Amino acid sequence: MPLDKVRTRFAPSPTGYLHVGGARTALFNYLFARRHQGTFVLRIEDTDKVRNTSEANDAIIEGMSWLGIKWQEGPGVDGPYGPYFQSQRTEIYTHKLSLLEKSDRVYEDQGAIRFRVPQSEISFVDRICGPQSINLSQQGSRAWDSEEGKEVETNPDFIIRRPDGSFLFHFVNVVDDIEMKISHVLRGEDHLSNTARHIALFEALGATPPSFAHIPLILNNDGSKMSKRDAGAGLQWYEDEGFLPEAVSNYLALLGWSPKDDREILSADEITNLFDFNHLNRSNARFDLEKCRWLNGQYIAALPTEQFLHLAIPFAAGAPESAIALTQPRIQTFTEINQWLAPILDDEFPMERASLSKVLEKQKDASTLLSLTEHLGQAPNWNEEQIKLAINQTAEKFGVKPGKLMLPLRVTATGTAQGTDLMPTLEIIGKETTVARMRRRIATLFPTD
RNA sequence: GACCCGUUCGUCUAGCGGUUAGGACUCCGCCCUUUCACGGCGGCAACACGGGUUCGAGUCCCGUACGGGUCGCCA
Repeated sequence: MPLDKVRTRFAPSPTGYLHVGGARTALFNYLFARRHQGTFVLRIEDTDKVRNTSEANDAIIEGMSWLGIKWQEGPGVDGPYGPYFQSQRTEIYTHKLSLLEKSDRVYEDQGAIRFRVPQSEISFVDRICGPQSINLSQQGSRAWDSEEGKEVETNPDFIIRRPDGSFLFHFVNVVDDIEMKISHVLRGEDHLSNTARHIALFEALGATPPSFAHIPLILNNDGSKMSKRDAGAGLQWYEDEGFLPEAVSNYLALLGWSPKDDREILSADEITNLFDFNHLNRSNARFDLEKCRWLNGQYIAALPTEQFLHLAIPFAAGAPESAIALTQPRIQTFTEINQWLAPILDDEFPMERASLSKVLEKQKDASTLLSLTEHLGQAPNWNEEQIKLAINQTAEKFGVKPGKLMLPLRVTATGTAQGTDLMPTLEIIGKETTVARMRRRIATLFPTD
């Protein structure tokens, strides 16, 4: 049953790149709005002139676009409540501030303007964390000085405007949520402690607060807080590494949300249809890059060949399409293509130690392999059928099973025991090159023969 | 330090008073494959701890421990 006029928003500040936690928050807001035929708004909270960068702004917009998160209102998409950059909304904030001045909810302190917090208990029910109750005038009157390692007295009335006239997060965030008619606020749990302040502002401004839902955070694999340095913390990394946005989006959704059954590979539409608060978790999740890669591999394998090639070619400089196609069932990310391609394309690909010893376990001397090379060299046509024939003839001659020859053939022709499907691989390498490579590697393997 | 949130296999999770505690990633074994990969089958592996409540507790309550968050003229 659709809720009435659901409006959600993602409100990042352009101070760094878009990290996975933010991307997930955006995704959840987007999914929730779609689930209820609502509107998803992107609002850029660029009130901190010192820290904002246009690169960070671009990273947010590009990152969300790449992930497939579409906003119905926001940068580049006009709506009834714009502009959607807070730096362009000063008049609105000034007007709202005058309202608070009239009702004596604010006062000046050393050029800054402080909001008078209520003396009473502020209660609200978080859709994920449950009932909350806090008295700002008491709780906010003490702060922790981490350098001194002790508590210090502080003014619970928080500042909403700097002496230079610029406004601060709590105030602009609430004003915009009111003005943009936001109905549900889904954000990181790091904001749970801010919510009482926000509710106080909503009420001071005569507005009904929206529903709040604070989602648990994403941690590193070792449980530490995910920071900018960590690989995979920024969304751009996934695009660079050759992840598919659908897979990343799917993985992100699974962090803190679940369909409550055993499904894991779900389309955006499937997730949308199931997305609701009671499917959201309460505990922090650690980011598991291995599983994200696995999921990406699943998505890559499911791609139609045409589309796979289209996406893969930029990652495989100059390689023939036939060779690229062989990698599809093997890669988890597109950047892995080259390590599968190298044994096919590189005549000098060095034999791996492990592969080498596997051959020597099966072959006492060079005779069988030389004979195989001979048979291959005599093949009238270079195709799968003829290659198999050459293998079978050699096997018969030496009284061994054809299967026994596969690994030595693979290693001498490509240099590695783990590679792409052998017959098509040999076809791509070509007869002359295959034979030449085998001769050279056999000589290396059995130097005395 | 105060306040808040959390705690099921190593990781992501299902579970919502009675289950042989299920699935997935990783790892290992087997099968399939005349090779490799995919895939299939199987295995290892969890209810943080202590008290209650109850005929019965992973599930409810309290405490402890641990993890996370907040305490800015950042957002």
